[in-house]
Amino acid sequence: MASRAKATILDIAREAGVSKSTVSLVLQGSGLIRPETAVKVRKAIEDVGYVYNRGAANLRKAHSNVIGMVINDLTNPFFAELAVGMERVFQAAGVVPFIANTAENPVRQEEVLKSLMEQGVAGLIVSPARGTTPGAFRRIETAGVPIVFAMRRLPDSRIPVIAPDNHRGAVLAAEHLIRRGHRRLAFFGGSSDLVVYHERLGGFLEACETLGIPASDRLIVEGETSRKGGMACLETALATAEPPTAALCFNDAVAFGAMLALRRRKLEAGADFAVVGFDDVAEAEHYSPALTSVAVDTAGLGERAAHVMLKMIQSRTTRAEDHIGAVSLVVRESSGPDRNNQVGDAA
Amino acid sequence: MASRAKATILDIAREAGVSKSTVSLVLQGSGLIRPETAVKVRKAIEDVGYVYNRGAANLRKAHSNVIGMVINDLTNPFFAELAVGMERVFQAAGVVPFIANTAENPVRQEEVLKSLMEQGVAGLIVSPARGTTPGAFRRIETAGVPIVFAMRRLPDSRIPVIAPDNHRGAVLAAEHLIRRGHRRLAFFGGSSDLVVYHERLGGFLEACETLGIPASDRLIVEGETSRKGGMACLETALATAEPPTAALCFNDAVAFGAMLALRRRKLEAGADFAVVGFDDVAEAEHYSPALTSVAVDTAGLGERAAHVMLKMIQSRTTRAEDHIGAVSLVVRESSGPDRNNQVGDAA
DNA sequence: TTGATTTATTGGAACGTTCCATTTATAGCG
DNA sequence: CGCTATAAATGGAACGTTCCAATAAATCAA
Repeated sequence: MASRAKATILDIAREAGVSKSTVSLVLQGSGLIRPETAVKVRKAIEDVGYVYNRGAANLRKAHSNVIGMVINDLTNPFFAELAVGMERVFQAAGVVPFIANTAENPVRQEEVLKSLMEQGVAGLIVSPARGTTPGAFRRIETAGVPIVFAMRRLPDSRIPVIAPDNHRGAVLAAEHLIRRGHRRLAFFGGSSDLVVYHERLGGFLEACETLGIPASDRLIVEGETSRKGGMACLETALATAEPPTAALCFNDAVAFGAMLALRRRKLEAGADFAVVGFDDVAEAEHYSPALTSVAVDTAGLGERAAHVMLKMIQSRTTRAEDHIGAVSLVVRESSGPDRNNQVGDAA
Repeated sequence: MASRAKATILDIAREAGVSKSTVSLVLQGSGLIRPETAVKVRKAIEDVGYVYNRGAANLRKAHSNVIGMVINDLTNPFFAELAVGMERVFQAAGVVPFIANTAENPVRQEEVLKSLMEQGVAGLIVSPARGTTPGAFRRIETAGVPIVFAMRRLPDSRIPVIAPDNHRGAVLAAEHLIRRGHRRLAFFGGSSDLVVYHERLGGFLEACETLGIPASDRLIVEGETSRKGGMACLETALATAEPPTAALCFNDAVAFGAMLALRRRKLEAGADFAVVGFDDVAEAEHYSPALTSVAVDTAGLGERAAHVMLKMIQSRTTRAEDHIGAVSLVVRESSGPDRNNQVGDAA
């Protein structure tokens, strides 16, 4: 049953009594071969348990059908949702995306990119790891392989980016908190080596300026972008002389962490301290209390990124427009009014 | 800068003034070449922006360094944790795992497996999609590519399986509930087309038998293995004439759903209805109330699966022992005693 | 010195495909 | 019937590696 050596198109050719070229044509679904011949060949393929060798084919074709998705943290459901969005459109296009995880480690990322390139990918969709060096993608660019960044960007690179409107999202969220009467605001989590951090923090600060929250009433606490980081941020904030009454969090994981820390202190998010997240992962709606968050249409961004990639491959270009996705604030329970300073905007 | 056609070892050879064989040797880190020659070659490699063509190499070597991980639901954090465990050991072994998602769709799974095979993977770690047909892996087996199943198994296949002790986990959980005084128990979620379902349900039923819960006091509600499914299960259960007071859930997602449905009814998990989950995902500990769950050491199972795979590849076999991982019950807040039937075991 | 041994390097034949240029078979037409 | 036009099938030269067998250069033993 299991043939000793693996079968090649020559074995099929012999089995079916045709030439290897004919087999190749059948494999490619060419209309040039007589239907009955095709049937005969396909039967032979089945009989010998043939598996197509794409490596050999690519040697001639130089056009593979695999796309690499390099993701910095698979355990963050946010990125899993992104991946799912991309897969939907790739599947429809007959392209197989291979996902690789870098675990937020630039060295690992280097290895993963190298391996993907050696495999001959047609394109790369990357959410770069924190601390990626500016030149990390130069090799790939000069090799002419299209890249698009998803969600994150690098300080000054000309690689197209698909990302939500972080600035606007943060403005919306901060305005919401201020309208609810909060006057002492914090920004929790994230660190300044991420471009996204500056965008979100920038929106937060802009809203504060516009609506008259002085710098002395703003608290910025950097921290890990995880539950743990969020817990730490909250502790730090409450330990200050005049603690804030509300916080915009870098992302939902940080927000969940902050809410957990509140609960540990017997405080309730929403009633005692307002928390707003960013990304609106599926879990936000199901949390208790439900988390107010900036929705970024994650799967939609994934689809968009995939489309852009497909177009780049098709038109053999390495350039494309950036795409900034619309955002919206989803108000839930976690962002109640300041109890000492009630001012309308009660939704 | 970007050379027109992509560079090959011949270009490097010319650049460095050596033969292609020498370049090949350098690429493989052979000790046969003179150090200064190696340096010269490596410089040339850098200069021409060479990228190794693994497809061409595999044509001769027939031993690739990529392993495919086929996962049925990436958005379930449980599988992401599994993937992370595997990656740890593969990275150390210099192997690059490519992850592909089947979204619980056997057709998609077929495509993904085909593509991975064509890519010439050295092995496959698979968590099969629900509804996978028995013969789905025959082709791969006869091709001699090692497979290991992770977490899930197929009804009667001789492919090695790495999975937790589902039966024992369910026994532990059910015993716990019964000792807490519950007398009307339910099993929530999952469906009988999954082998895992029978294992977990079997453990539940066995514990009921042993500890004297009659069949009339047991309720089994099948359902989707998601939050949504869990919510539906709870509603169904509470609508019965004599509703249960506790439920063991097929997995944590179902448990989270059940808890959410309780909250919607202004009931509290733990106090009004006991809920136990399965898998103990990271979130379980941080939920409110914290979820009692069967811990399966997900990342550990991932590591084990990767090790088994590595060994199979090395020893060129397609056989290996099953590995059933130890489980333990982590008691938290969601599984309080039956309020009408208090009987010790208060931890 | 000569031959044997070791150390570095090299040419060439694979590997399994694709695709161009041909060849062969089939049909159409006057 | 011969001729052309069309359809179907084919051989062979790539593609970029690896690896064996062979060569060339350097070292050693006697």
